Amino acid sequence: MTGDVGNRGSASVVRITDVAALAGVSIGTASKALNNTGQLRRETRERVRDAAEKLGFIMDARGRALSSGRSYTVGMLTTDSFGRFSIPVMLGAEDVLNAGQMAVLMCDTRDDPVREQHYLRSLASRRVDGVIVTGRNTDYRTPVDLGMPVVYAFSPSSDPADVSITLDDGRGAEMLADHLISIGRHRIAYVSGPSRHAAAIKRATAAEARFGDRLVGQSLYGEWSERWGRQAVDILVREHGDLDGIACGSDQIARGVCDRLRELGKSVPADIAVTGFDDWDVMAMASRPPLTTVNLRLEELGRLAGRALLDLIAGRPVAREGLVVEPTLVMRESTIGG
Amino acid sequence: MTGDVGNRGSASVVRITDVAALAGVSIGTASKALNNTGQLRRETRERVRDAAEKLGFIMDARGRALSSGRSYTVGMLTTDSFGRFSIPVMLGAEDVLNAGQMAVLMCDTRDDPVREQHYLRSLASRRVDGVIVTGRNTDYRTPVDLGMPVVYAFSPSSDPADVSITLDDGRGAEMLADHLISIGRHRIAYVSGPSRHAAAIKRATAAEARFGDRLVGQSLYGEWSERWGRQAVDILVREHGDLDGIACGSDQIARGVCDRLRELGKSVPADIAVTGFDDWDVMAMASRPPLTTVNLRLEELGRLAGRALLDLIAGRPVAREGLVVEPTLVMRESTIGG
DNA sequence: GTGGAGACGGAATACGTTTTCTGTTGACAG
DNA sequence: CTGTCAACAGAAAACGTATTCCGTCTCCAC
Repeated sequence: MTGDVGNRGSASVVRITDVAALAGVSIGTASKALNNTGQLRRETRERVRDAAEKLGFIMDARGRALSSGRSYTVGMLTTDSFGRFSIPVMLGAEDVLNAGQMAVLMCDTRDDPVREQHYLRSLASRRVDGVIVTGRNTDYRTPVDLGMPVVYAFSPSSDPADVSITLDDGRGAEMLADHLISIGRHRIAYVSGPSRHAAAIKRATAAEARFGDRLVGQSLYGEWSERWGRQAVDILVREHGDLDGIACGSDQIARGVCDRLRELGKSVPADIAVTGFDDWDVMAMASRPPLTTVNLRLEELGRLAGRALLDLIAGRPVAREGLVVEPTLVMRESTIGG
Repeated sequence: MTGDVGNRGSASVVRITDVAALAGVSIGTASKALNNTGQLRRETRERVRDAAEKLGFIMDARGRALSSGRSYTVGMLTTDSFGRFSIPVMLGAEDVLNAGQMAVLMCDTRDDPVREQHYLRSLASRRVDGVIVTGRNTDYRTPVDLGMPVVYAFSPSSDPADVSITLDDGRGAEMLADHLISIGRHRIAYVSGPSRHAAAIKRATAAEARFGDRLVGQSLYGEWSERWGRQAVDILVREHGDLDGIACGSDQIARGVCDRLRELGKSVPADIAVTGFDDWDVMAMASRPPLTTVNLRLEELGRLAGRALLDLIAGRPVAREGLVVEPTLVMRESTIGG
């Protein structure tokens, strides 16, 4: 080793040795002063801090990690290529992790087991303090196996012993159903996403239960698309001419529903009230009329996950259940429009 | 230090010492064997590798970073909260960085200078090997000041001495203009985004130049929204009844344009051909009809940025100019539909 | 003046690698 | 049989910090 390989650039980097020298103390004392540990006179602490400030000292996280056994780094593992759902989750998590001085390593597996394995190895090698796992949907996923704290966000682990933060699809559907009922609708249809998604089924069944005999026909399962929303409307108006409400499994579907209804000369919400799900701005706000929907509060979910992970890392006890985020109802013109 | 603080979990972590012992060599030799460096007999190398394999050895990146002066980590700094444009860029960059054994620290500044400063400090502290900076739009941004390699992607640095990978808005607009002309349109309007965005102006002026006297009236500046697309159509049909083409500054605008044209009974593309910009699937594919548009190849841009950064880190020479990604024309039914 | 208790700061060690430098071995030519 | 050289492997220093003892110093009560 040439001795300055680690110091890129011309100016030599400031080390704690330099700070200690300037402050006239040993490096041990300097370390304590900078980390607020040990027993030091107030005056000494300040002297060291001033020295660090003056020299522009930035602690080398590598040395610290090696010595303290903490890397102050966590991994964020997603199967979702940073998709629509995982991004808010990650932002929320990043928020609180950052406040906890944690850096976040991004690991996008793209649903490829090989890539996932690769990333897990990389995280293990870097001795991260913990990992947040998130994904594309709310189906259970197989747990990752690492000897360190892991929190699952959005996509829960199939092992109940793991810490998983989930959202309450059913509760969201109930809110929307109650809302439709409260505005006096009593001939309501439900247009769902694909039946292979757990979320689609949870939402549909929760809504059905709430609608009771106000439900018209059976829930229609299709796909998460505007096209399917339009198709569903054609089916519904043919079979149930007296509809006055359509609850949809997603905002995308709802937007398609609104478009088709308008084309058929039906007024939303005067003739038929429509609800979405997800509060995806691109759909919910751009729809004509804008959609009454349910906001999943994914950022809050991410924040909860981040806090849980910090607790786990600090060795504080963390609840294994009840970690559920309650969605909120967002009312817009598709149900209460004038 | 208690001696096992660094070893979370019950089972003690395998160190290179253990590998060396099992292979019957010194740790120096083991290191060389595992890193393919130094002069070792083939047989020795394999013996060490087998030992590592058998013990499930995962190299501690902290020690390696400290010793080698390379952290094998880069920062990805975005002002964009992982928005529509920065995500593909980041995915592309992550792709090639990962292939280069680099881990990626995500830093979302949310356009807040304080947060940016915080992140830069964190990255400096972690002694990352380099940084990729990206952002919300293609306007120039003030360079970050670190003593390490930096590559700007999508949002170029205002300092021409920096390495910036950009895209060619003008070229994309020309492609679309040429396409409209090639299918025989000669009364064409241009509906742009807000004039405060550099990209909006570049696209509009490039298209105007190409259209020549085929351009109808002046380019209309508004906002990046479907609503504006619909409004623009109302203006255009009132003032120029004989239009046969509308080029739009974004897919969102184009989708609004298509919607409104359909409502007015105009056929797309039979009566009026429409083009978008960006190839944002949610808009371009969901539009009726699907949009002919320009794909910016943001992932490719990200890959270029990643490669440039790897070159910079390795000390290889990197071009300061000409780092421009050429977009591609995507033809769909809004111009060539049957 | 003596003993003891805190308060404080320093020396030393540990963390897990990489890399340089040096030494050993064996082969081979003269 | 000697000298030279290449191939190989090991010892040791270095990277920058945290933390654990200890030793010293000050202060105070008796």
